[in-house]
Amino acid sequence: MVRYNPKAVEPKWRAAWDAADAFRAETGSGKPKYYVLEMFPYPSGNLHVGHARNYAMGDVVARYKRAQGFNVLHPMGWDAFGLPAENAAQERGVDPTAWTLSNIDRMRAELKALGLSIDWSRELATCDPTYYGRQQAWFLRLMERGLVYRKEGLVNWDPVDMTVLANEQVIDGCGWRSGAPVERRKLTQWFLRITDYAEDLLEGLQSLDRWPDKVRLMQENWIGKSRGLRLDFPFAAPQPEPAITVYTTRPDTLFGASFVAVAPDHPLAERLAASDDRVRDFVARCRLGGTSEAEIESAEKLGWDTGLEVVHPFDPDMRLPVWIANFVLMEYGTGAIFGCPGHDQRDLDFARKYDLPVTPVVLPPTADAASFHVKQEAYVGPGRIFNSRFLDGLEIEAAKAAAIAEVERLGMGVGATVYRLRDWGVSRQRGWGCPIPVIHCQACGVVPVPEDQLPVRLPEGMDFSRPGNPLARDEAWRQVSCPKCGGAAQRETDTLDTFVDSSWYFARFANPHAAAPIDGAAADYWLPVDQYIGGVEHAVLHLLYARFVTRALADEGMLKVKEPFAGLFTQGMVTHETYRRQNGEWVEPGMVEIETEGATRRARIAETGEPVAVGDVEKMSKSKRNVVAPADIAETYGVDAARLFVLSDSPPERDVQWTAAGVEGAWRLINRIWAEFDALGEGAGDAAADLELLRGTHKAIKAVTEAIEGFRFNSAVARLYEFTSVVRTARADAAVSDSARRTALSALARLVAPFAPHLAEECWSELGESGLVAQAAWPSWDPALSEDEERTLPVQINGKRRGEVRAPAGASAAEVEQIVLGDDEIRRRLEGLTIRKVIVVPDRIVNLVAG
RNA sequence: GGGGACGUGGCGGAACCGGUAGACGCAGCGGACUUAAAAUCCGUUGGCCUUUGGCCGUGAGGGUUCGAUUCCCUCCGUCCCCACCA
Repeated sequence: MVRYNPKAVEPKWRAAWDAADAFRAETGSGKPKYYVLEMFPYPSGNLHVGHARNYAMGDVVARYKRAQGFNVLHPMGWDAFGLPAENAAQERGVDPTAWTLSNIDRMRAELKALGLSIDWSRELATCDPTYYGRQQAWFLRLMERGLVYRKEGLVNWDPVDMTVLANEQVIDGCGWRSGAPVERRKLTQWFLRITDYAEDLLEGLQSLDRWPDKVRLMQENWIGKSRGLRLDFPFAAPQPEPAITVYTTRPDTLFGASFVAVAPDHPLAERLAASDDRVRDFVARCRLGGTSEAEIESAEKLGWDTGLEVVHPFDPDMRLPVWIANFVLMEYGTGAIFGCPGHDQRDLDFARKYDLPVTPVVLPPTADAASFHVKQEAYVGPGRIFNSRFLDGLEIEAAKAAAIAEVERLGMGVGATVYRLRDWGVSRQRGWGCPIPVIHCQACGVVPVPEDQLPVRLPEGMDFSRPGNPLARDEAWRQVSCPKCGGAAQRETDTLDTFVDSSWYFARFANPHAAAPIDGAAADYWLPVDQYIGGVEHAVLHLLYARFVTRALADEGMLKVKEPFAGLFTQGMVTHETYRRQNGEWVEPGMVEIETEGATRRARIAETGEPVAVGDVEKMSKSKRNVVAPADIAETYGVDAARLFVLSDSPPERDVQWTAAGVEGAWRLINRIWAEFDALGEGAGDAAADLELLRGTHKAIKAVTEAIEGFRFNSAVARLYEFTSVVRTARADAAVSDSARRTALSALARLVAPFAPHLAEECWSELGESGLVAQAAWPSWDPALSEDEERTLPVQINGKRRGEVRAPAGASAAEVEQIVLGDDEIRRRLEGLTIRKVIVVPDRIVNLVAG
């Protein structure tokens, strides 16, 4: 027997695929198209097994669909702008372009070594001017459409990364990347009008039936649609403005209003602050508080009584005081609320602190109107309205409708839908990004860079030695003449958020060499992506932006689809145990030797024998040093073993724990499979044994096919183990004919191909098959052979298993009943009992109800 | 505070539409081969009992059903998302 040697076999087949150009996708072909895409990586320089799992999943789908006869597009690119390059530039003085491109070279080689069936002719990198230049082109077209605007406003400023963050990038009040507490700063920023598409983005979720419910729900919550009422509270005494406009989702509780409050950055508060130092101090104090979970939980309600009064819209005699309150947010609704302490906990906390009246207006179903009081907890449950004149007696929903109708009749407000979603701030004060292609001219204002002057390239040799934006201090780059008037002008120095780069790359893959940003015909052919695969951490950010940009480009006539990703799969991460020395230092798994003694495991450093503590299983990270590189595994077991293992054991959507024992298991399977192909040409042939092997083969084809279709790759691998055993047992125990074995092995090679493609090619060639298994058709199964002819049916008596009978497949209930009642064992069990009911589930189970 | 998911052997997990719970792998145990070890192969492995048989068992408790890991209710635990969003 020849031991399988991946180090020799694997490169040979990768060369064969290259020579045959086996994975090139031809746009337009007689075959149905299938576009499978994994979220493109950031070229950090290191490929770890987490990447390997992600791309292996996509590769299983790609290879399977190709075998099924689809014209498959499976491309790869690089999300190449981003902070790590700038950090490297700052720390080591390297050029970010050179650093990024060399990382790409290294990672491309590592990815290629995984044997992925990728069409490398379509490779793209977002830091390439041929890519970001096209991005600038469509950005300017969206600008013409009015989807791009500048505004001055409070922005989330990351003091460590020295840039602005989108709301989506602020997590618990800290920068998503730096983890530093975010500051609020006033800056003029570029925005994309994603809110124009709020309703469409929400509605579109309905059609995404091949997306995880979880992701759709997260996007739904993020868009955060709420129906309510926008209404005016006129000032009791004349003010520069006539009224305060508030937004509420509880118009039914209007008669419970006891104050009106505005946000500290509301125009009214700012006006008052301008003329009153005490107000200015109060507003400043409101801005101090952090936004972390703990701080919000314990944050004290702060209020400032302005002394102003407004009139209740339903009764000119009712006056409400106007407060400035720290818990009112300028960004949501109108930045002003009416407080109804009886039925809102925050309003109640505020009212108790500042001694404002609490009037309950919703009566719980079981409560009594005379005795019901709100104490320390606001009542937010169902009930009937009381203390509310014309609304009295109505249920909450009916009261909302009646109140809205009345406000509208009075002309004091209008029913309104509000979204939590805010416009997408895309300005970043960074050098390593796509320049925003506009020029600021004193005379002409903001002037778009003419299309024939695109791309606006980043300058060579940017100076990253100091923090801040190198573009802003590169005068040679910045000073230009105005395209309109020819006068002196300056380039915009902000660059685009990297999420803009990743919001359309899937469309560029349709034809990455086109002169236009998007080759319409190619995109119409390939889009939408049939199967998109990536981490759930992108559930709102990337996936929402991509859906928005796709819509905007569709409205611009550049795309035909509205939804970029028809199918989405969110895969889990690869985790690993962590190891620490006594002094707390993390130790790499490669240096650790594990010793098992009975049920206990001991870990120590292999070279020195120093014991190390085995810590938690965690996401692979450089800081904990628990990263495993595919290259190290390939050295010992080959990449097929690594691919096989990361897909086995755990369901793809869940995390999988990398273990040395697990890879060894996969390695054993590879050798077992190879051993079968290495033992051809034996066996004389026995009809019964041949038929059994044939049945095993068809069962396996069916099981593996269905598991792949259902994204249950772990189950698919389990079925491969099983089928391998079937083939081996048939050879060892029975006289199986050579032709029956060849049929089984031909199927096995093709079933293995999506998971361990190099092994499959070697097996295919050993069988003497012509061509590549990568281009062979997927095996099909015969339903007559994938099911047993005779079934063993368990027989239950009163729900307890009491025996079993054998019956032909598809036997009717009556036939099965006859068999069961004729069975000696069952008859013995039924002695002294009367059968009351017989339930037969054909081909499944029999249950006798007897007493 | 709001929303969601999950909980099955020593471990990762399987069980498709309510129909034999524990597939497959890891670890363990026993054996074969070997001078020996590794590798490989074969067998075995949920718990308990009075063991040709029986009882219990899918976080806990209840319910629906001939039948529940699966559906419903309550509780406990873990994880994820959102969050002073009116």
